[in-house]
Amino acid sequence: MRVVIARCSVDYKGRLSAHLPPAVRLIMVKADGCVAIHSDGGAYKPLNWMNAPNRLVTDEAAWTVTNPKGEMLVINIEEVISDSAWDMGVDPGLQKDGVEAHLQELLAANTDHLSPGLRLVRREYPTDIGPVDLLCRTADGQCVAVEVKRRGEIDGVEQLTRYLEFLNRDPMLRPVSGMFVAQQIKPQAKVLARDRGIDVREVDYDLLRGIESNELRLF
Amino acid sequence: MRVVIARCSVDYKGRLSAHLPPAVRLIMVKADGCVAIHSDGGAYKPLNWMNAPNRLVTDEAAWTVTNPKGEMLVINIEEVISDSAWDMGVDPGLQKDGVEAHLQELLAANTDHLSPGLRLVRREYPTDIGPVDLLCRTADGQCVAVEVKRRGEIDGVEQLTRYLEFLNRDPMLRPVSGMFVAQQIKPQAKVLARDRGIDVREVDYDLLRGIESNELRLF
DNA sequence: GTGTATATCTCGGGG
DNA sequence: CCCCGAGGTATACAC
Repeated sequence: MRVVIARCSVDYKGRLSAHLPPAVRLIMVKADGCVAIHSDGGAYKPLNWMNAPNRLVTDEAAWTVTNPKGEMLVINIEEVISDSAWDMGVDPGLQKDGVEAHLQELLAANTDHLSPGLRLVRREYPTDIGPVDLLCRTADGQCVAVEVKRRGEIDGVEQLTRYLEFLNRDPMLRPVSGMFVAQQIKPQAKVLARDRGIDVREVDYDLLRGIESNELRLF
Repeated sequence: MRVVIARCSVDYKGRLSAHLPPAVRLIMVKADGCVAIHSDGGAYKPLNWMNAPNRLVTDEAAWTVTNPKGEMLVINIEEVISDSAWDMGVDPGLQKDGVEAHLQELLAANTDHLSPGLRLVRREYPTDIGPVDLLCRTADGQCVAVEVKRRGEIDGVEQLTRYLEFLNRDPMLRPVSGMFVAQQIKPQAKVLARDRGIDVREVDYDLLRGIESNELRLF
């Protein structure tokens, strides 16, 4: 990784046009070729950047970065204050716990927790418009499409509504009802879901994980 | 801005849990207090971070960053390879051209370009569920809700559909038809829009800007 | 503060 | 490659 501190101005032309007046900034060039220009504030997002894959030409006065999509980033270097590089090796990467996929896994293994007698037909059940998180059937054979979110917002209700629209065109499944499941569901999402006859359910991730580990302990 | 190159491991606990095994990384601390841990690859997004406002306690062996939401980031420093700081001053900030707001402005001033005789009633027309980009009327008084996007995708169609649902409850406006406008519209968004009787229109930002400047030149 | 929409979103997975 | 969905999305803006 190369890190340059320099007084510079920047122009980007691509998906939009953007201009940065001259100031002292940090320019980061990573091993994969991506370039980012950071100011001393404003969270982690750089002011300007160009992702890999790209081509970087570093002239004395200007760096030009172009990518295959025809976007261009020009960094006009007025004064270099510092210029260093380090070999960092390959990063082992981030390990995450608690994302939607884990919640979906837990719920798939414990559909009973959503509604007594509910059993799983398939995870990621495909429709023409995208995969439904969980397709289930009640004890008496009624189909239920379950959309799982970490946080339930209005978009998730729209998504489930689209799936239901398509699932209900299938005579083998029809009628399909919907269930919207999340750790927390915003009031407006609840209103919209209920307005559309979609069942709403808030679940506790830690509690579910507890159930899971208890069941494992029984073996 | 302080930049530290160090071998470190990182743990985050907050909205989810995440762990980073030891490796050499760049740790950036900005003037606003935000902390970001970068690997040597993977675009501009850091592996881990903590935005301002937060509290950073730097011990010899570990940095602990906590924020008011109860999230915590712990950086275990195994070896410091470099540690520098620069005063960059306040950044003049990025100037953008070509974002959705500009496209909306141009279209608001040139509704005729969308459909001959179409005239603007109001930009950002409020509904109970959010503001409609442009509310217009045709020459014969028919209401048209226009949703403007830079890139037209399925979410935008859903958004416009929600607006239309609410607008059509208003006897003063009913019946309201929809128009989905973008520089580029994805095939699936077109299909969904047409399926719902929404008019679809692709426009050229540069061309519109040209029309605008020509009109200005006439004065 | 919540709610809603935008973003050069980024990033990863599947066809 | 594109399409689609998730994100510790972040960020701005209106109510």
